[in-house]
Amino acid sequence: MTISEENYIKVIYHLSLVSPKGVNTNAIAGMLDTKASSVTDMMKKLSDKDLVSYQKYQGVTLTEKGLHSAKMIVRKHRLWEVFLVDKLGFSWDEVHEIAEELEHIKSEQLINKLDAFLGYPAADPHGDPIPDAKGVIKKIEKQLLSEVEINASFHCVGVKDSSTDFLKYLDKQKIALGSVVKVIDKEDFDDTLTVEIDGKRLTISNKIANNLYVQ
Amino acid sequence: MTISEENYIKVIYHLSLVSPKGVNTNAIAGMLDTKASSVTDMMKKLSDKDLVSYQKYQGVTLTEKGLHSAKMIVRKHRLWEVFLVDKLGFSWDEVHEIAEELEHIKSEQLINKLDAFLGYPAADPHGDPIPDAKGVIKKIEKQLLSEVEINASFHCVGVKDSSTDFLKYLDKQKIALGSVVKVIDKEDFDDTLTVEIDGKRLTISNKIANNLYVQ
DNA sequence: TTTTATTTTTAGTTTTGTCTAAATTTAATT
DNA sequence: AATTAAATTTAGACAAAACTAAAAATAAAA
Ligand SMILES: [Mn+2]
Ligand SMILES: [Mn+2]
Ligand SMILES: [Mn+2]
Ligand SMILES: [Mn+2]
Repeated sequence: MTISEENYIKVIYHLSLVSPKGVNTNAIAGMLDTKASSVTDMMKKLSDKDLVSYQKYQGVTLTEKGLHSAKMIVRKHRLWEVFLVDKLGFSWDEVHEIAEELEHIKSEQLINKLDAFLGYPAADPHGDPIPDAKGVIKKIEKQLLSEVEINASFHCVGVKDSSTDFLKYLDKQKIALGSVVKVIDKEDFDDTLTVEIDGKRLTISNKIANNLYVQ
Repeated sequence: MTISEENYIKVIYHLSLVSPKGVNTNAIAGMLDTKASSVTDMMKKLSDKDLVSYQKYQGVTLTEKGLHSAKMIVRKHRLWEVFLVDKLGFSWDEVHEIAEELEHIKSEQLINKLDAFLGYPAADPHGDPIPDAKGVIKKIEKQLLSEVEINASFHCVGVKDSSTDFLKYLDKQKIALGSVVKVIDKEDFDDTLTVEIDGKRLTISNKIANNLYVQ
């Protein structure tokens, strides 16, 4: 499998979680910053290799084989992110790009040894679960902060949007995974929240609350 | 710079250490397991990018810029090898292939943080020196075991040949970097050595002694 | 110094992954 | 149901990196 093929498979995997019936050509092109015609070409190749099932105009889904490959790439991506943050001291907004390259290093032994070295982490620095060596993903129980009842206490377990901008906003507000959050009040008009994070009171827009997972 | 370009630059660097006047097309082809005609094509491209100076039929040398790039690739290769051995527990004969891929990950910050994490090692698992962030290589004093006087004590500091076969032979004989070696006797006929390694007596062919560096 | 052998380069293809522009299919609107 | 719009695919082209076969240059041998 080439790096390009792996990038396609991974994108199809992520899009499948949202649209399991089939992923559109255009959606894939958008994620990979390429053109729809290039996607069509690649779908034929991946279909020949039995990694996706594809009928033209109908979108694609991953085959068993493709799904497993995708999970292994995601596993590598997330384990490398843990390494970069926990061992090398990168901050959580700096690691995605580098992991995007590291995820393509081809050695099962490497990734399993890395997993052990890191202490078999369950989640990456953004709270996303790490598939085990067999591809099994332990689902992490979580709710969006925007959908949680008032006056209960939670702690942050992940982010939905892991863009640099959002992560840096969270850093600025001293919100990190593990922070304790209590929703004090919700504004009816625009769903703005008043919250207490690690004891400190804060006002948070719905857009923020909608991208923060708590448990 | 593409992965392929980087592999060429690195090979030219290694060959330059032996033939500094200019590296042949065929030698490069041999190292990269490709054809001479492919090398010629690539030399034109690298020359256009001012990484090598090339006149046809006359061989190539690295430019200032090419030399620096080469050292950075070697730096990455060797640091990753240290990581694989020291942190992940790979043995020294397993790491070359994986480092061959890892050396192409493009992030200066990554490699400098890795360097710090590893404690700024001076040499890789095979005793080869690691260029610093500026490309400076501290030369390691060393002699081949085959060229050392009799009855003096040394310790192993590196291997010339780092093929799996040779490294596994050394493992079998319990010879590692750091081992204390004393040459007891040298056979006139074929230069076979009788040595004491960490106190244990051993007979060693000239081919072996010719690939083991001591200090 | 010719002749022969070796090395290196050129010319012409191939494969992978991309692109643009045009054609086709499906979806959405009148 | 017919028309328009949007999404998708085809056709044809290109750049990167490789190959084979043939030509040219250099080195070695007679
Ligand atoms: Mn990637
Ligand atoms: Mn992540
Ligand atoms: Mn390499
Ligand atoms: Mn090495």
